[in-house]
Amino acid sequence: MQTTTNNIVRLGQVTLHCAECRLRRLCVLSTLAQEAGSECGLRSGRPLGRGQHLFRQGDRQHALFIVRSGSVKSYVSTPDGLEQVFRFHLPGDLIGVDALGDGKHTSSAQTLETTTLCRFPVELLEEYGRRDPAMYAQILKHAGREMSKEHHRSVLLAQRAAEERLATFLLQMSESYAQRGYSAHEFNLPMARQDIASYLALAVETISRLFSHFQQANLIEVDRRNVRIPSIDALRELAFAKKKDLSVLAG
Amino acid sequence: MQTTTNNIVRLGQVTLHCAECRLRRLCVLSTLAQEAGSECGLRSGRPLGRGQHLFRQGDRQHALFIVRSGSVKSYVSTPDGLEQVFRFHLPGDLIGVDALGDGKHTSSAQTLETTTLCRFPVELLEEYGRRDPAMYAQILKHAGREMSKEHHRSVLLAQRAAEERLATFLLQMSESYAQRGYSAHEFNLPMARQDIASYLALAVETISRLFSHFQQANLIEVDRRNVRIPSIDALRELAFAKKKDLSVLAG
DNA sequence: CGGGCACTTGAAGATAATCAATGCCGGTGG
DNA sequence: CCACCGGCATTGATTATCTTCAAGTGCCCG
Repeated sequence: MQTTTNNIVRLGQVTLHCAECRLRRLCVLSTLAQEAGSECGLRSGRPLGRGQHLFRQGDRQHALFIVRSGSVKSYVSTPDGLEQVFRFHLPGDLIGVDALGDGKHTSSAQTLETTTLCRFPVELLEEYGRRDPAMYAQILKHAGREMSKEHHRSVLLAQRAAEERLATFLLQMSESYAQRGYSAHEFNLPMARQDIASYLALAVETISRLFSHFQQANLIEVDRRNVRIPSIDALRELAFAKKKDLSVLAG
Repeated sequence: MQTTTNNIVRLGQVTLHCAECRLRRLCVLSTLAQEAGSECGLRSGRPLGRGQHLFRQGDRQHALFIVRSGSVKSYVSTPDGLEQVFRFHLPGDLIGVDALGDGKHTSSAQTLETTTLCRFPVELLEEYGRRDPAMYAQILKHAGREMSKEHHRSVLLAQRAAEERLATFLLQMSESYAQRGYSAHEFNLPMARQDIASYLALAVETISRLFSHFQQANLIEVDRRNVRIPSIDALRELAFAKKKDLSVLAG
């Protein structure tokens, strides 16, 4: 039921009922699906292996995706072959809104680990949209939030020092997991150091060093991709320290 | 017809026909207006003086705006009072899409010079949207393009050196003016150095220095905010120089 | 004419990048 | 089962770029 062409994956035909979905509270499409009727047309495919692409920059858009389990990174490729990660997606997150309208993906989406997805074909979106314009409002709302998040990241890159960026990133992850019912204090980062570096616009080495420094300062405990944060508040203080005394790290 | 409250401006009631508008080709809303009927409901207000706010971060959204003449900057404010410019708007540009859905502005918009605007009340949008969902598709398309632009800027900030950023910025401006029928080789920058600095995530001093360097290298001629670009190609080469030999600037 | 603001320029300093080498883990094959 | 390989990650030393601090200029507007 799952075909892979040139490393691009088309999901299968397993019909899925949003009403039963554990992610209902978080999932944008469950609202859409409700409006579209109980037989919502969302489809879940077999798990995708790590490193698979949902779509690539330049591809024609076929669907919106929701992460059911696992995680995905979104990135844009530069002419000289580098990649710039701008978002990590966790379960419940909607992927692909930025391609609506143009019908062409302007970014790529790749799984960070084994991942299952819901798939919402764009034809259905249009069909339901004609019946109920409120659905568009829903999507638009999501697009607006995405924009807002991008602006926040923009501020992070433009005005915060490396330490503040990484601290902020860790807090974001912590909060994301907390929202999903997992521990805010201990979690596994699904992405490589290189992905974090790209996301925060820093060198990999800098990320590595900062992890070590944070650990030495007892702000976190790191073992490979496992992170423990004893005091969220302590980390938060560092995240907004803007020019403050960071001597705590020097020792 | 124009009331100013706490430096926030509400435009007047002058009805405007998009069919006659010089910006029709560029203007997103003219399409919307066509779909909504010839009496489009767009309204143009008296010119706004320099430094006026269309809206501020946190404000409830009342309308979308289109720049008719003049220019506007969009920025987000950080908790510590700094501002981060993320977009400059020229005639024909649509402002305020990111607030749709939530109904609250997550950024501020401020004129850079005397500016006239068209105003499209959100109630009308909803009304027309119910009649014709295609309008939503139009807006969504715009939102998608905005996202894409933000990603490009993100790459610029994350992966390009100061010189490349400023060169890219100048090229963007040049192209913008060209699209609007003005000279691509000579134009007046409507924004302050500080705004450029914020937009490119650099210090004002760096911008100033780079302008001087560019001038010394005969890449541009600058006098205050007037810029002349003898060879667009030469500038383009610098914009994508990524680690190339910049000795041309050293002399 | 005077004040203030935007801009420019210089010198010093800091932060993060780059270069280079090594360590660790997981997987694969002998 | 062990050894080796490759990718990912860490760590150190050096360097470069850009920021910061400081001072000065010129222009616009009252």
